[in-house]
Order: sequence, then structure tokens, then C-alpha cells
Amino acid sequence: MDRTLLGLGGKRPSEVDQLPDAYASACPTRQALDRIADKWTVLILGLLESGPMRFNQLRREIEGISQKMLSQTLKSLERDGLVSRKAFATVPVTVEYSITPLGATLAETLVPLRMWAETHIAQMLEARAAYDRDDEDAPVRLDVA
Amino acid sequence: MDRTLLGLGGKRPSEVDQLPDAYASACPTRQALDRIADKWTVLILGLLESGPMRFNQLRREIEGISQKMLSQTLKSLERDGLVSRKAFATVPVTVEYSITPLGATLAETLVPLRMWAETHIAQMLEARAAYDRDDEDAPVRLDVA
DNA sequence: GAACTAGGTTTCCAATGGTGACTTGATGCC
DNA sequence: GGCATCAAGTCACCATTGGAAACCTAGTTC
Repeated sequence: MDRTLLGLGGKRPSEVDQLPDAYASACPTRQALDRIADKWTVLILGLLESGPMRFNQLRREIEGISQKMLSQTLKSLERDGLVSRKAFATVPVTVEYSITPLGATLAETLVPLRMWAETHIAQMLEARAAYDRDDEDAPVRLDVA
Repeated sequence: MDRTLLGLGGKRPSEVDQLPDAYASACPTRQALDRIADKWTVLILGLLESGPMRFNQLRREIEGISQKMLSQTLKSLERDGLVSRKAFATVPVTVEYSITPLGATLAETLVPLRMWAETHIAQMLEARAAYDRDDEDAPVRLDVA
């Protein structure tokens, strides 16, 4: 059994703290996780995975993202070496964003996540509806069995 | 080639909108993604994957999480059927959180993400340092080649 | 009866995210 | 000439979110 970051086989992180420990707030791994685990990152990398795109093209594809968040997220993705930005001195300046090799490795690990969302959303919504229904039936929840 | 949500092979989401489209803000898949793509969810599910845990146990393991966020995140995970909560009428009441079968399938897809963070953090930090260094050398960035 | 435990909730403040207006430089339109 | 337009943003402002710390309940030990 490999000692991946998690799936520690019963070991608590405190017992393995010589390894990268995403559960310690100071650990760089945790910072990386904080950085990549946000919805816009997942969506942007997903689009760039299939080819370079321009700023407003991304904005149109990702329904609901604000210009601010798009430019902010792209900037920090560029800073972290996950996407690269190229500006062309065309008539209105054209800026093209593309995924880097490093970013591509991350995008690959994100695919299962989007697939999970796609295939399990129904179950999630069902569970949610059941939870809310029970809430109505029993306004005062019994917390102790 | 399978038509997963992304990796559309050059097709833009607008061309495939009869399928779940995470890029449409109204699509349930997008909501699921928004829900699960946050740092606390990733960390909590990672811990519960290796066995049930109690509230304060989780709090101690996840350095930096506030009680509010822990209880809030657990509550919404429970609502979505990803974790289950059991309270025992012991002396101080004992509450145990465990992962559901549905949650376990999600936790599995999250493992590669933590592994990516672990193995690529160095490259990310290096890219970041280079970016910041260039910023110093050339305070005024040339946006046009 | 004061302090401690577990498992929270509430309150308040700071940071984050969204909205919409503004910018810059070149170009087409009238 | 002057006005609108477009791409790719930035800026100022406001609403929502997240964090810190206090409080709560109920039983237990000192």
C-alpha cells in the first residue's frame, strides 16, 4: 500500500508529519490545495484543456463569472505556472490564454471530479430533498437517539 | 472517445448543451461542482475516508478550520448525503460523523487531487517565485509583444 | 460551586466576490 | 471630425462569506 497523502490506512496525519501534510495549515501542500480547490479554477482549466482561448471567449463560455474574478483567477493561475498568457499586437489587442504542461497534469486530475458531478448529481439532489422534507415533518430535530 | 463533461475534443459546451453542462450556471452539475470544490470539503472527506470521526477530533486534525466552518460544512455535507451524523446519548453527548457510500465515491476522485498537490507543489512555488522575480526586474509589465 | 468536557450557535468584524462604470487605443461609420 | 465599438482589463462600491471569540446546554469532576 502506498502512503499517499490521504488514505492513510488509519494513521492520523500527526503520526506522519514528516511527510507533506495537507492538514497542517502551514504546509505548502495545503496552500496548493487551497489554491486549486475553487470552482473557477476547475472550470477554466477544463476549458483551456482543449485549446487556447481568449479572455472574452472564456467569459462567454463560463456563465456567471464576473470579469473581475476571471482576470483575477487567470492572473493567479499564470503566477502559479498553470496557464500562460500571450498578447498579440493586433488591432484591438488580442490576448490568448493556454494551459502549460504543468497545468495540463492538474487538468487531468480534475476530469474525474467533473465526471463525478455529472453522474452523481441526481443522488445528491435526492438526498437533499429527503433531508429538507424530514426537516419539515419534524421541525424540532432530535439530536440524541 | 467518450463524451465526458469536458475534454470535449474541440467542441464548445454551447454545441453540446443537451448534455449536462457545468458551464451553464443553472445546470445542476455546475451546482454540484460549486458545492464540492472547496477546500474544507476536500479535507473533511479525506479524513472521514479512513473511518468515522467525532466533531472535535476533526477540528483538531484540520489545522486552521473554525468551529463555524466545520459545523457548517458538515451540515451541508450531511444534507447532500455525503456524510452521515450519529449522536449517542453518552455522558457528554458523542457525535460521530462517517462517510456514506455516495461520499466515498467522491472521496476516491479527490485522492488524485491531493496527490497532485503533494507532487507538484514544488513546481508551483518555483513558477510563482520566478513570476514575482520578473515583476521586480520589470516593474512595468509589457502587455504587448 | 467553579471549572471542564463535547458539540455546537451567535455575534461581530474583516476579507472575499459580484456589479457596473470607467479606461485605453485603434478602427469603422456617418 | 466626432461618435460608437471592441478587447481586455481596472476601479469603486456593496453584499455575502469566513474567521475569532464569546456564549450555551448538560452532565462531571474537584
